[in-house]
Amino acid sequence: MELPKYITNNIKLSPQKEAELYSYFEKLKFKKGEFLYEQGSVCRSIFFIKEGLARAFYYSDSGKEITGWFALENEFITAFDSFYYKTVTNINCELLEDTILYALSTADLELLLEKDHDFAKIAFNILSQITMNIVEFMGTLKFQTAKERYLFLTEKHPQIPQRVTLQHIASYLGITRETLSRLRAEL
Amino acid sequence: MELPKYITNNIKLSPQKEAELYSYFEKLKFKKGEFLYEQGSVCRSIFFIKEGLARAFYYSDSGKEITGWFALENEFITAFDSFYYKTVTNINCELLEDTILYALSTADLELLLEKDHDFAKIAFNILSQITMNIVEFMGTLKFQTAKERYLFLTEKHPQIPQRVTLQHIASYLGITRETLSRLRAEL
DNA sequence: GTTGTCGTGTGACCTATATCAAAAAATGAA
DNA sequence: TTCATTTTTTGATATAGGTCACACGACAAC
Repeated sequence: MELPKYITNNIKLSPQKEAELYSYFEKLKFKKGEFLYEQGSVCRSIFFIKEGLARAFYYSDSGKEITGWFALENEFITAFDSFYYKTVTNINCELLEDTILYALSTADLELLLEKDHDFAKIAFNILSQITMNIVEFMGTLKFQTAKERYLFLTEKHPQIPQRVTLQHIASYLGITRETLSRLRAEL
Repeated sequence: MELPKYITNNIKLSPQKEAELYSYFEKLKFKKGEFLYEQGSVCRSIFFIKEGLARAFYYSDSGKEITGWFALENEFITAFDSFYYKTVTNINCELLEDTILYALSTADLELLLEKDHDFAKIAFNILSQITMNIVEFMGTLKFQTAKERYLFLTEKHPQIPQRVTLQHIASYLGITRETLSRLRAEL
């Protein structure tokens, strides 16, 4: 495997250390429709997507699926509070395509943090990216019209409307599929 | 100063190191209404609130204030993407009460990360808390009725409705003050 | 082929919430 | 205290978007 440069930036690892770092990541393959973690369980890994696409969502009180964010190639995804505190999550993470990813378990992250100063810095960078992805998707969601939010998404993440069904996009935007359908008809 | 135990958990620092750690934090006092950072500038610090209350918000295209999240005592707040990448932010952070806080600059955080393994672990814990605060406030905002969202907020963060004006709560919930006022009249 | 499933589109109707406007209440300064 | 400013409430009306119901097209399985 290879972590993107934004993670190892400024941190020079000897070949042995690099090999050791990568040995903590487990390569996994999933089929479209499978889950990385589900509500009611503890999310025990951080996932780095090599190929494919994941969606994090939860159910509202009224039972509707609400998509919180997506993660694409070269991005990390996890239920961070669950991962960190080892508590039960209420988030589900579904793969929307056949996906290849690298998983880093809580235990191994803790090892990385403890074992070596450079590894701890890398752990910090990984968490930075997770935070960034969440902040990114959170932005500009409230208080605009549905059309504005849709246009913002297509502009900022053009890949997503191409690879994700309209239902999931609608649930991310906080509107119904019907409204999204009508809204697209107007464009 | 003293950082909360959730930050220094499991990390034993000698008194000298602890003193060194705290020397990186600068104690600052702000008056109600002042800003920690503003859109169009780079956010150059992580702020740890000792006493007081801050609100992070941005302006929608139509010029409305949209509150993203709040930070109370013993919590951290920053515009993380701006802080980390040293880019211009579009977020404003306003103090809603007279506030005493400790600021850690980007440069000093980088120093902490580099200088010492234990300090790097502490930096990781700080970032964990920032992430947690954001994730926390993001949850359960889409696709519920305004009343459900308000009740969720009052239950999860009862301090906030007590200390924050209705306008700011409304802008956090993504509704107008009028709607929030009517909704409260019904309860 | 036929059938089933899944994603999307369209129509009719309804309700939650926005908007505009203006009156009360609360807060703070002189 | 009094006056000015800010915040909250209330009312009347308009609208974005929800709900329900059903039709259409694309695939996959048989």
